[in-house]
Amino acid sequence: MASKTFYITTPIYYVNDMPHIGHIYTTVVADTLARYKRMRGLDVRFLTGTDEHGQKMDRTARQQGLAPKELADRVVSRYHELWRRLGITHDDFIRTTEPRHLAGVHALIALLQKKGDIYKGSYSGWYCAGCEAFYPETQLVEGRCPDQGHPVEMLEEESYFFRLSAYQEPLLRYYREHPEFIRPASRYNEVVRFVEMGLKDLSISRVSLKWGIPWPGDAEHVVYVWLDALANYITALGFGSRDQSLFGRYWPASLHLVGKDILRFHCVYWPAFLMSAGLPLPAQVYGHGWWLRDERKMSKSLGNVVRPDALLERFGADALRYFLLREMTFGQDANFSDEGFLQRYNSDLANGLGNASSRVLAMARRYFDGMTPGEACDESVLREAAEGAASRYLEAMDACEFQRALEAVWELLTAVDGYVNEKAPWAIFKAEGADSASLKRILYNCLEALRLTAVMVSPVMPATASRLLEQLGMAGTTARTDSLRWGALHTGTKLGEEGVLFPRADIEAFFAEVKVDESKPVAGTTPAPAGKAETAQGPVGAPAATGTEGAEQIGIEEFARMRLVVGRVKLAERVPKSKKLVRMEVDLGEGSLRQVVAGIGGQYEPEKLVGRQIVVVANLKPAVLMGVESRGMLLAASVEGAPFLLSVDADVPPGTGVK
RNA sequence: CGCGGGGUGGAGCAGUCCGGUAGCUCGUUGGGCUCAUAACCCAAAGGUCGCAGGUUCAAAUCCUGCCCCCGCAACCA
Repeated sequence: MASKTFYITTPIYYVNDMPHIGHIYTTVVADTLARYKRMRGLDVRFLTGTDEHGQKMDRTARQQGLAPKELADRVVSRYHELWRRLGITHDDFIRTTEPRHLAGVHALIALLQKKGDIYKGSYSGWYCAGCEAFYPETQLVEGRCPDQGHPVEMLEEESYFFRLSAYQEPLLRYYREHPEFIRPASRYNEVVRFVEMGLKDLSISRVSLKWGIPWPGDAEHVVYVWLDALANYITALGFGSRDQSLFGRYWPASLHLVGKDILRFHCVYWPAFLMSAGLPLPAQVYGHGWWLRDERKMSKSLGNVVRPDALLERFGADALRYFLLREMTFGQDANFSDEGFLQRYNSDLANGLGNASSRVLAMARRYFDGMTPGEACDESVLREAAEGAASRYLEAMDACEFQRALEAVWELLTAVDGYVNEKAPWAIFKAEGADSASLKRILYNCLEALRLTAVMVSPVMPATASRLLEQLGMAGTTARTDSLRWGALHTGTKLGEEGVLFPRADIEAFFAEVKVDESKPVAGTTPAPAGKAETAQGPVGAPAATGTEGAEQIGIEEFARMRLVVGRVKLAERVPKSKKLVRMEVDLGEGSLRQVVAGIGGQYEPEKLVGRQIVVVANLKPAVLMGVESRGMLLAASVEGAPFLLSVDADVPPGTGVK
């Protein structure tokens, strides 16, 4: 009964946006580990969920004319649907808007208060609503937040603080004593360095927003989103409720799986909260890498976010799960491309696993009348190969090296293919008929190797594994680690129905089809139907679906406040040492020239700009870029970050208004 | 001295922590097989492991310096 437990979590995802490949990746990895640990016989608890509070959520909802909870409900249903399609086996799904979560957060805060780690102070600083974070003056980038370039506002507000500074030494000591706490090792160093640079007390409440968990006993305040969010890992276990059984059984967590961008919250803030509360710390936080698109970070503003609906629809959950785990070295960044997916699909799944099982099963069906051979076979090179593969597989899986684990499995498949070619069972059948003892042995070995393959592959490709087991005449078998022992194939039983596991993909047809699909809008509830996987290859890229429908509407008066005028570039030169800044002097018909700085040096040579007519926002607040003052902004269309200047159809006098 | 990631056959990547024949997938060439999903098997060609020093019997791997690329920030008003 008291078997070892394994509690694994994904981050809770912010429901401001639809799920994308990053969410899918983390969740698929967690699911694979959960399935694997179950296969090893552990008592597994697997948690995922959603983060639904915060200003960004509030704003997005309002823009769409919804209550925040309504928006959350919609997005959450998409998550449920997606996780169902992907075969995610989470035991619980927590939402931060649930009563149980609120109760748990309050209970946690009570412990922090009891410890004396919370005090009331006031916080003033530049607040970025987009990031939901304050930034010190020095970090601001010309009035915008350094993270995403969102606008910031100066806020001074009363706030509850957590004495994070008191935990600097305890945290460092903990890291030293538990080097396995942060993985991979390179991230360990990163976190340690960050903490060594000094920790300041953390503001953990806000009065500036309403959409959140109310501060216990002080209705003016709302709990800071990160404290709110991180607590989910224990509130989902019933922490703070009457029933502590789950909490007692599964806490501390075995593994918090997170993306590298939120490592700090999980390795610094969260353990500090737990220490303060007197609760045990999770065993490990693993910060995995990011999926890049065309070697660049994915972001909504670049319009290159991958939402692999097309791949999922056409090739199924298992193929996608396999690709995600096989393609990325766990912990590192990797590039996502449809071409890469299709290549792996064809070579590993169709030609590899699919074809190998197909050829073996076809022979067994034909030679033995749809039955497995009547007797097991203990001795063969395949047995050695299978046992070697199994032990390497287990070792790699235990170390979260999925890539290596799958490689071991595929080595076994290659061995099967080689074995079949070498033994040429078809020749034996012709010469000796179906009664040949060696023919039976050979096919037994192949089928048994396939059975082991199915077991090993099952945490990653559960549906495929059970189909394969069924074809092998072992329908309904539960994959367990001990079924990795050679010789468990049922002898003399009926093989299952014949069926193609992975039909070969026609790559050209896929791209032709996907291109057609792209013209259709993506069904969704977000305002901007961010384009799905971009495969169009036009010279300037496909015009991204910018989704104007959802944007907030403004009145003409508001537009009229902008003074847009035509100007002529009189002088243009690069700002020294800058990468793409160009300093221009522009004639706006004002008598004197206007100095304008713009980040267009990547696309435009300054010399070619001189004499051009451009459109400028003339009444924009001046800003200093790289030490050079800019007194206006020129207008340009932006395609994946690359600017294309606006100009007028015919020469007009400088200073001509634009409306 | 901003933070981080990376530079390994034509392409994409592993290997680097714990030095010891440089491996995988795709592609190319030649051969084999016909059980299988135009698949599979064998063989070959193709690599100064970014550069330069150092440690060592031995360096892709450890140390030092440098160069280049990418993300974020510095600079996209």
